[in-house]
Amino acid sequence: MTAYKSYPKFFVSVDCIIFGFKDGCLKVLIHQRPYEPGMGEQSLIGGFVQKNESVDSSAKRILREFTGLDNVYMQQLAAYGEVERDPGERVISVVYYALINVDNYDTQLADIHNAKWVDVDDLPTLCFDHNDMVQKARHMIGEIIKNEPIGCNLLPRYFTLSLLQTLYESILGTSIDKRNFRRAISEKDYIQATGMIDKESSRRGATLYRFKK
Amino acid sequence: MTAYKSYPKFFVSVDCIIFGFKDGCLKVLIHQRPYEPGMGEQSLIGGFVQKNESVDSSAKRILREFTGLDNVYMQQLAAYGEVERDPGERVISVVYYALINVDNYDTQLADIHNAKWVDVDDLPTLCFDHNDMVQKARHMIGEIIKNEPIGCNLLPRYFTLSLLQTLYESILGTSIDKRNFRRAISEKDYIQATGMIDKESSRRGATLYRFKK
DNA sequence: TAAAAAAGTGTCGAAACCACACTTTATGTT
DNA sequence: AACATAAAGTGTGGTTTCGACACTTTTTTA
Repeated sequence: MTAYKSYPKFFVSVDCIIFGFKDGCLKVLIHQRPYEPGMGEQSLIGGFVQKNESVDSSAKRILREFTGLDNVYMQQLAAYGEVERDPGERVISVVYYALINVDNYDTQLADIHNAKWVDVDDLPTLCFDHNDMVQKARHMIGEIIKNEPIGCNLLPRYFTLSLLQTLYESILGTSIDKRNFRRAISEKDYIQATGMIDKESSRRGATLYRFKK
Repeated sequence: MTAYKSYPKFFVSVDCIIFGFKDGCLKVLIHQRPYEPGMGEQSLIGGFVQKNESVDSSAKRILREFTGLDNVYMQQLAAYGEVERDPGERVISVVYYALINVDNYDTQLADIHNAKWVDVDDLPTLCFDHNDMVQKARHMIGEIIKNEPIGCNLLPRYFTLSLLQTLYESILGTSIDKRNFRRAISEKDYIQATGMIDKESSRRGATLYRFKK
């Protein structure tokens, strides 16, 4: 028998910061909270951990419920545990961030939940401590993208170097010199040119690249 | 009224990875679990979150109970939420790492709890997922010390450059060239020479340094 | 007084990083 | 048809950072 009986129990929620890259901007998927407290306020995508699922699985489930996506790049950010962070009842939240390709998610599911993309640099006031969470996650992916090719999760299968650069710029919040960027990227070995040319986004046409597996 | 009633609640624990620097090695404070499940097994310092404290406060309280220390460098590592991670009952654990000066903690308190220092490179098998937690925390402080002067939390007030280098080596698990190390450190501006000379640790005597505030 | 032990100190080459400007190519407009 | 526009694509040189590398100094102990 365990000796835990006398300890209190808590609601444990999961909040997901779902990043997407759209119109040259880093976006976050938010929706209106459908229940109290904070009903009608803008909120991250979230839900409660269930009895028979791990916290990680819970995050995956919630992501799937809102986007239809599985097998997504998703990492834990932190646990938020202030006593009064949720004004209704005490809830401890474990926060995840996910990077998704905005061409793939299920827009019908998103509509059902009133989910919409907002620019990460122009975030509305979100409920509770959700703005803090987004800032922290944004900083985190900025650190990670300097070393790891996580951009593959945000971009379409084929992309131009200009688009890739725009992605880096919008994540890092800086502008990057085009030649330096291209040199740095070509020294890594995770992207490769396909023979294809994209004629949509420029008059001249640009080589399409893809991430290697 | 909130709509949370139907959701399950969980025990939430805090585990603390308390790092210290002793005998030229990075150490972790562990003790024998005094209750089931896993009674008698080696365990990180931990406890349960209480009703009226935040998770952060809970970590501080637990650290204080085992070491007598307050105002310690302490950061959240992650939440661990596998369903079966604790074989007794479902417990979600939020893990913190702390860096303490081993000269300052309350050894009587530590004795009461059967706490002892073990070398982080020669860790016994700990209960549950505690070994994973330590590995992750160790990696984390390795990353952080490259950029931030967190060594100040582990060292005595005055220290020699050799001791500082040994600290870096034991955290990073590498050996570092003495001249390169001294150059790198002197380019930062967070330590300064005191006029004092330490005659204990070497025949010749070495300049004592301290961290600036 | 000789041996031992740790402190302390500088240089050079390689690699990474940053700033910087013009040509090419296709399209759309006049 | 030619001209304007818009984005693609491409190289160099200076600066800074990083890593490798060895000997002298100082004091204690045998």
